Amino acid sequence: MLTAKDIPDATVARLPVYLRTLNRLAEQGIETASSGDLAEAAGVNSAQLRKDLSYLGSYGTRGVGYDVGYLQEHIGREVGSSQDWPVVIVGMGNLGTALANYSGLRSRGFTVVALVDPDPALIGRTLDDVTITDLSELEQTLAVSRPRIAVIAAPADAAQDICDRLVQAGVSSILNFAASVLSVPAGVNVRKVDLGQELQILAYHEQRRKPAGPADLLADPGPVAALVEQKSRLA
Amino acid sequence: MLTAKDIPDATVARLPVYLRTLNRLAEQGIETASSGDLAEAAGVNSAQLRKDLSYLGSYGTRGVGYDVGYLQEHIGREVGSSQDWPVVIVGMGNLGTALANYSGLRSRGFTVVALVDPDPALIGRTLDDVTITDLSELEQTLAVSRPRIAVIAAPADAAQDICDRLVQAGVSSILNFAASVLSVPAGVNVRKVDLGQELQILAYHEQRRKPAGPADLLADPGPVAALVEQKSRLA
DNA sequence: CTATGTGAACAACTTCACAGCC
DNA sequence: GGCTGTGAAGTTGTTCACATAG
Repeated sequence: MLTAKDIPDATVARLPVYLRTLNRLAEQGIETASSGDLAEAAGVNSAQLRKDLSYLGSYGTRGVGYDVGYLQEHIGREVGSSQDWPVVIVGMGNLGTALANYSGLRSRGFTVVALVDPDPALIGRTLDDVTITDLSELEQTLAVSRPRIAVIAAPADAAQDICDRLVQAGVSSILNFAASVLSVPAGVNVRKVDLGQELQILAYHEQRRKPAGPADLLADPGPVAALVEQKSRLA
Repeated sequence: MLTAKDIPDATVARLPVYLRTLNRLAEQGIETASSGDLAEAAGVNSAQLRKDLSYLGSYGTRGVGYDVGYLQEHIGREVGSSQDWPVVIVGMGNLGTALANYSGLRSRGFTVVALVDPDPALIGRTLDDVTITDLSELEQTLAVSRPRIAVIAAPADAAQDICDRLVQAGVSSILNFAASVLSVPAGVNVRKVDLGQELQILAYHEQRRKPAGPADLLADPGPVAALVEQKSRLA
């Protein structure tokens, strides 16, 4: 293959972070940045950033650093934000609505092409030029726009059925906000985001703190803002 | 320390999944389950599940399996869902509202004690007995309920300032939905959820697919539902 | 003389495979 | 006989440290 070098999953998961960081620097008119600069802005170790970028090829200049615009362009292409990805959102409760309105989608190369919900009170409403259609007509809706990426923002008990139908309709990447494990055919990619789970992980660590005085952190201002323990996702 | 055995981060990240799985089995009246059963329901390898559980101690019976109720109880305690965690949500747009309404919070031991937003149109409104207060009065609001866990569902450019004030007010665990890297003092735990990032990771893989015929997945029904590639979070 | 790119050491996590117990 | 619990092997990811290029 021409492009598929085989970038580690962990690196792939960080590319969007780098891309956003570069976008921000570019907005500020910064044209060159060293691995140290970039790493700090992205919240990672500089050796890690260099190694990650090295998987994409050699795009830096020794003794100087990286060209922001060039790198931006290149990671963008790698991540696929050079092309436009149609996306369907299933479930238009508060969460689905929040996602549909999220400007970060458009700016990163995603276009919402379909909104689906079973609630008659919602069907027919329009959000940003996209009309909410009936879940029972999912297949017909997708036949038009043929998105390969779907977001499930529906209750857990409906998620598997929706997932099956999405896959049947040609969707091969799913972002699942429902609190359930989806089973899918090989070749379909699923990522799960579960708010309750995230909070429970925080609660676990919260519980393990040294049971010091009550106003612990207030009492000790600490060693000033340090980038620590920023946990993000694994691919 | 008495309890702090030091469970690997990767394991901690899976405990909530196991807990939910156990809850589901318990609801179905199932009282005993083998590591194989549990692993399948949770979408992980059975050896992994056994190793994970072994960090908590020996709670299974050889030749039999695990007692669902007992394990449920035990993981619950470990994860901290035996106690009630007060939580503040900052930012009451669609996303903040979705989170505030999410029933999964209450059921997993979290209570929303404060809702904060700078928009005068929202201040004073009530959601589920909690009144939205002005962001400018954040400190006073938190002085009453003193939550240690906060959710930031605000725009990226406001996130760092909000974060600083939360930490100052005694918050030590933050779930950040804003698309920005937060810098915090040592000892404060941050987890980030970024929808755009998740989609970009999916798009990356989507782009790398073998450029076969267009209706690829429709043409080939594939080797039937197999639990594959379910990516979840790293601690 | 500075900052990249990378082999090699290190650390974390996963899976295997089987001894040990019920 | 069946299933847990766990050392050991295997895999993946991170960090170090330095040769190398500009």
